[in-house]
Parts: sequence; C-alpha cells; structure tokens
Amino acid sequence: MSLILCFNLIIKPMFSKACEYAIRAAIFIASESERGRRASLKDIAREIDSPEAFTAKTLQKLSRSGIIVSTKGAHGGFEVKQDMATKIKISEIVLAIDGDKVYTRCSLGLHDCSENHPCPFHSRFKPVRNGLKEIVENTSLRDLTSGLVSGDTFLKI
Amino acid sequence: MSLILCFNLIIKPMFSKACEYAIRAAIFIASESERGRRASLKDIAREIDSPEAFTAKTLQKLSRSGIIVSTKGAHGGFEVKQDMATKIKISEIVLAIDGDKVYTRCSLGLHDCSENHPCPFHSRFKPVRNGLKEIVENTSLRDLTSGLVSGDTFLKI
DNA sequence: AAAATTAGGGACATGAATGTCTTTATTTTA
DNA sequence: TAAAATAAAGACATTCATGTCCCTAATTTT
Ligand code: FES
Ligand code: FES
Repeated sequence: MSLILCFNLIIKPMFSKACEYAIRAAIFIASESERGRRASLKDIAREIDSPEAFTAKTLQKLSRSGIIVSTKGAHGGFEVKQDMATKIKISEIVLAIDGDKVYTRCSLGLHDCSENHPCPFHSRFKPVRNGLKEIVENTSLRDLTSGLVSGDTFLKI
Repeated sequence: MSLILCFNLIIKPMFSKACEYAIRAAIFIASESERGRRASLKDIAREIDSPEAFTAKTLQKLSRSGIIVSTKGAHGGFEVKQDMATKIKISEIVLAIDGDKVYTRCSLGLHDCSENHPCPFHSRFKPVRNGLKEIVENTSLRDLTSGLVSGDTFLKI
C-alpha cells in the first residue's frame, strides 16, 4: 500500500506548454533587453530549448498583448521595454497565452467553483490556490529575470 | 493594461479528467459503502455526472490498485471496504490513475525540478507545491466523504 | 438451465494541444 | 534596386487525452 509522493504528477500540467515557453521566452527576452540587445526567434528557441515555429506562435500573442515588442528585418527581434519589465506580472503572460475567459475552475471538475456549492475538495484546495494566485499576480517579469542575469537560475535543461 | 485575476486559468488542468472522475467516483462509492450499498457503474455515472464508458476505465484502474472492490453480476457494483476509507489518501487515487512514473516536474518545463539547477520560478513555486503535496497526502477518502454524507459538499453541477 | 445484470477489456472515434511547413510582409544591408 | 534577415500568418501534421462501442466474463435471479 505504498503511497509516497505523486504530488508532481498532480501538478504536472500546471502551465500549458505554450505558457511555459512564453514565460521562459519573456524572461530571456527581458534579460537581453537589459543588455540593450534584441533577441531573435532563433536565439530564443536555442536559449530556452523550445521548438522554434511553435514558440513563434506564443511570441506573436505576447506581442499582440503588448508584453513584448517585435521588430522585423535584419537586427530585428523581440524586446521588453525597460520600464515594462517591472510592471508586467506573470499572470499577464498567462492571460495573454491562454486567453481571457475568466471563470472559476473547480479542482474536481464541477461546473463552477463556489462557496455555495462546493465540491468535497474545495475547502482544502482553496488556500493553496489563493497562495498561487498571490504569487503569479505579484511576481514581475523583472523579478524572474534578475536570477537569470546573476546566474542563479536557468531556462533550459 | 488590465491584468486582474487569471489564476483559475493557470491551474485549470490541475487534475486530469480521468483523475477528477476517479476522485469523485471514489467519494460517491465510499459514501454508498458507508450505507451498506454497492454502487453500480450506472449509478456512479449518474451521481457524479460523468461519461459512463470513460468512467468505467478509471474504475478499473482503481479496482486493480485495490482502492475499490468490484463485484460482477446482479446487485454487483463497486464498494470501498470500511477500514480502507480512512487509510486511502487522495494521493493514492491520483497515483493509480496517472501511473507511477515518479519524477520531478518543473513549473516552467525544465527537464527536472532541482535545487541545483532551478528555473526562475522555482523558489516561489516550491512552497505552494509543498502545501498542495501536504494536502493530497494527508487527506483521506473518508475525509472527503463525510461532507458529502452530511450534505455540505457536492459531486456534480 | 436460461435469462438478466453487472463489470472487464479491446478497438475505434473525436477533439484539443502541440508541433511543422510554406508563404508573405517588413526592414536593413549591400 | 536587389538581396538578406527577420517576424507574421495560415495550412497542415502529429500526439495525446478524452470519449464511445461492442463483445466477453462472471454472478445472480428465475
Ligand atoms: S468547488 Fe471544487 S474547488 Fe471549489
Ligand atoms: S526547477 Fe522549475 S519549479 Fe523547480
């Protein structure tokens, strides 16, 4: 009757692949922007180890959302405007990729998550969810970029 | 530049559909077992509002894992043995459905989540993950069944 | 013994997420 | 002006989770 961990399986698809690439790409782009360089799609895909064409799609969404700025042509690429890095929250990146359908998702798949009609897992799940909510809404792109620049965190492997 | 919530989108697929059905089904089966009744597949699918054939698959896995016991024939169905309800943790149900590949999943999709090679989100993500881990490993099937029996929680709609 | 009722299991179908390819548009460089 | 470099966009391909169908096995009821 060995139970043991398994937690990682539960939270396995926390972000979609598209979202993972978007966040990692945004962090890399922001770090390059700090050094005054634009990042090309090819650079990005190499540095975050992601499929190039698929990553391009997510970058287009970030661009349309105004989170990053794209420039065509030689020496073009993607950048994050300096004053934006601290303003952009991780929640905004997720919103840009997964769309703006704001609804309340129940952990056990009920139609809506609500206090009036809670599933059996609701009361235990809610505090964890709120904790995560706090984090994604209060962490800026700049917050995540700084560790990368200092070499303490990584974007691939 | 409206950001606002979006958190629910992030955690959208916390459990797979199969896992959601499995947990909800197990809760219902356990509640029926407390009353001395077996639950048939048809009953279960109706009570948790899930696709019957698909739910059958997940019940087979729970059965093979020894979490529930199945009986064929008239007045057969599924049951949870009384002393088991308090022993079974939610983590075991998830393990039974999603398999036993125990690995460490990084929130940003790096190959492994580790302290030595952390992604930029690691330090913020880890406490939330640990909180959730605590909960799924320490919540028993019985814990979730009691609210259903008392009418305080729900399994559908 | 026959019929009815239940779960088990394999094959197939569908849909969504992921990923690829090709062409077009824009800008810079030569 | 021509060529090269880059992103944008649409069509297509693949994979995987989800879901359905149909037949089989086991048990109980008649
Ligand atoms: S009702 Fe299920 S998590 Fe809130
Ligand atoms: S390395 Fe990314 S969450 Fe731990």
